[in-house]
Amino acid sequence: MSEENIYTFENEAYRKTYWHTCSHIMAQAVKRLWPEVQLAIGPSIDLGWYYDFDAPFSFTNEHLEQIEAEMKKICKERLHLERSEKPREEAIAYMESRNEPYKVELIQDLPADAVISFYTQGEFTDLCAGPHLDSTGRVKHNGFKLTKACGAYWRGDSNRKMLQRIYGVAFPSKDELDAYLEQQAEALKRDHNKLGRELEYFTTVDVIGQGLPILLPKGARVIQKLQRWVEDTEKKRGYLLTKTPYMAKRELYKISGHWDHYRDGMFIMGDPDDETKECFALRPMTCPFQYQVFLNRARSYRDLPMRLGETSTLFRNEDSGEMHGLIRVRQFTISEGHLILRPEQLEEEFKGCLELAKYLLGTVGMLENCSFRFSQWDPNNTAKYEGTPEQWEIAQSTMKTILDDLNVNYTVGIDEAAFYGPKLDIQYKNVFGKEDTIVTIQVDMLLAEKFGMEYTDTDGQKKLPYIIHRTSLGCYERTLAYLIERYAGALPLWMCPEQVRVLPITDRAHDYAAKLVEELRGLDIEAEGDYRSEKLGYKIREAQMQKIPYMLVIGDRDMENGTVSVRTRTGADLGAMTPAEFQALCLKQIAEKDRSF
RNA sequence: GCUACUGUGGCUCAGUCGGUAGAGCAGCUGAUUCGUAAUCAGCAGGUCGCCGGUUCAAGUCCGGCCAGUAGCUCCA
Repeated sequence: MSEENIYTFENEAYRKTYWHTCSHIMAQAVKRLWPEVQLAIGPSIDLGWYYDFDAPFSFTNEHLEQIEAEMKKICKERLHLERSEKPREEAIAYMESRNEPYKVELIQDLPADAVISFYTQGEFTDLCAGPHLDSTGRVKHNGFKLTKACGAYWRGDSNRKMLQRIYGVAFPSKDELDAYLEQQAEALKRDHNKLGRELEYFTTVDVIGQGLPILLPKGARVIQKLQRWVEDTEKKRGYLLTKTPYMAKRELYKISGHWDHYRDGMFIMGDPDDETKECFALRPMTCPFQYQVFLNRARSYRDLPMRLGETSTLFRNEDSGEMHGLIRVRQFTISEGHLILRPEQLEEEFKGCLELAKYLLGTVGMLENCSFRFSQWDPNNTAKYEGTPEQWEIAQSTMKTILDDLNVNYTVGIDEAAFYGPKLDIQYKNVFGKEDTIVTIQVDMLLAEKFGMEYTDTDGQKKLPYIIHRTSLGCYERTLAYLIERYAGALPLWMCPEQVRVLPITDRAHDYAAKLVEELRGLDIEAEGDYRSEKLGYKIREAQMQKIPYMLVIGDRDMENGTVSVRTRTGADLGAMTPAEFQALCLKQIAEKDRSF
C-alpha cells in the first residue's frame, strides 16, 4: 500500500482504527451523560463498532440520540488521544479507583508481565491496546450513527451478567453514511420473514407454536421442486435414497452419544429418567437411523463407498429466543446424507460432496455469497466432544489436507465442530448480516465404532469405515428463506410456483386464454389464468406484485393473429409471439435453470 | 434461555386525560368488457394475542402467559 492512501477507508486497518476510536468517543459520551455507567469492552467489528455498558437503566432510542449529540461535541472538541502505560498492579488500582470492575477483571486476566496501555482523550481514559486516531477531530461529526441497543452477556458467557451493547457505524462523510443507511433500508425490504409472509410462502400460527412454520402452497411447491431436483441430482451421483423413522427409542441416542451431548435439544416422549418404561425421542439428526441401512447385512469393501441420501425431517427443541422466520425453526427438512467409506476414499468422496454442494448452490445463485468455515473442536473444552485428542488431531489434520488440496478458501472456527468430528460449514448471511450454516460436510472417524459398523476389507480383515455426514442443499426452509432474500421474492423461473399468468383483456378472450393455460400445463409449465372482470392494468399490477415471471396479455388482436403478448415481471414488453414460440422460450429457460428469470 | 421492543378485522395503520372501536387495501355482491402497475357502487368483517388484577368504567393502567422482532448465548 502506498504512503498516501494509508489513511483512507479502503484500508481495513485504518477503517478499524477509525471505528475503534468511535467506540471510545461513544464511551466518553456515555460517561459524560451518566457517570455511574460502567464500561466493559468496545471493539471495532466488521462494520462499525460496539461498546458494552453496565447501566442501571435501559438505553432507549432517546438515549442514543443524546449520546450521538454528545459524541458530535467530542468530535468538534478535537481531543488529542494520548497513549500511556502502567504496570499491572497500578493499572488495577487505577481502574478500581474509578469504579470500573469490568476493566479490573480484564486487566487481572492479562499475564503478570503484560504491558498495560491506556488511551486518554480529554477527561476520558480507557484501557486499550490501540491503535487509535490521533484526535477525536478526525471523526466526522455527521458521519456516524448509533444503530441499535441490545443485550449482550459479559464476556459472551450466558452464565454471567447481561450488559447493554450499543452498536454504531461511521463513514468518512455524511453522504457515505446516508448511502449506507439507504442500502440497509433497501436490504430489509428483502427480509424473507416479511416478504415470505406477504407473498404467501409461509405463515405461523400462535396455537401451533414457535419455530413451526406453515408452508403455504407456494412455499411448499418451491421446496418440492428443490427436493425433487436434489434427489434426482444425487441419484445421478450414485446416492441411494432412504426413508427412515422420525423417532426412536432413547437407546438409539445413547449409542450415538446424542443422549449425552444433545438431550436438551430433543423432543422427548415419555419420562427420560424412568428406565422401566419405554421412552422415545423425535430425531434431531438422521445419522443413527441411516447407519442401520449399512448395518442391514454384512458389508465388504465392495459396498464402499456407500452414499446414502434422504430428504429428512428433523426436530430440535431450540431455546425460545432462537427462532427466526424460516431460518431457525424447530422442525425442518434437510438434504441429509451419509457416506460410508474406506479411509483411502475419504478425500475423493469429500471432494464429491463439496462439488455437489457447490453445483447446487451455484445453480440456485447462492454460491457467490457463501463463505467457508473449517469448524474445529476446542482442545480446552473437551467435555463437549467425543473421542481422544489423538483422534481429533488425525481427523482435523486429514481434513485440513483435503481442504488445502481442494484450494478451499476457508476461515477456522474454533469450538464449532460437531461433537463427533470437524466440519466444513458453508455459511450464508441474511439481510441483517447474520450468518448461518447453509451446507455442512463433516468428517467422522468415531461413530462407526459405536454402532459396530465394519466391513471386510480385501485382506479379509474387519475394518471400521470413515463416515462423511453432509448436506447438499442444506435445510430447505432455510434455503427458501435465503432464496427469497437473494431474489427479493422474484425467484428464478424454474423454481417459481406460478410461472406464467394468462391475462385475458375481455371476456371474449377467456376461451382462448383457458386453452393457452391448458397447453402450458401440458408442457409442465405452471400457468394460471386471471378471468376476473378487471381492467388489464389491475391484473398486471397484481401479477407484478406476486412476482409472476411471465404475463401473457390476450386481447382481440392476439386472437385474430394467433399470438400472445408477453410481458415480464421486470416490466419488459417482449411483444407478440406465437404460443409455440413462447413455450419454447419458457421451456428453454426452465431447462437451463436460467437465473436471469 | 437472557436484554429490549412489539401484538387493534387477511394486510398496513388510526384510536387524544381510561368512558365500552375507525380508515385504506384485500374479501363478497352488482355494474363495467376497458390493451401493459389500482373502474365504480354497495355489503360484510374485530369478545382490541390470551388469562387475571386495579377501577363505577380498560384497546388504553398493572401482573402472568402466548406469539412476533433485533441482538446476546446456542445452533443446520
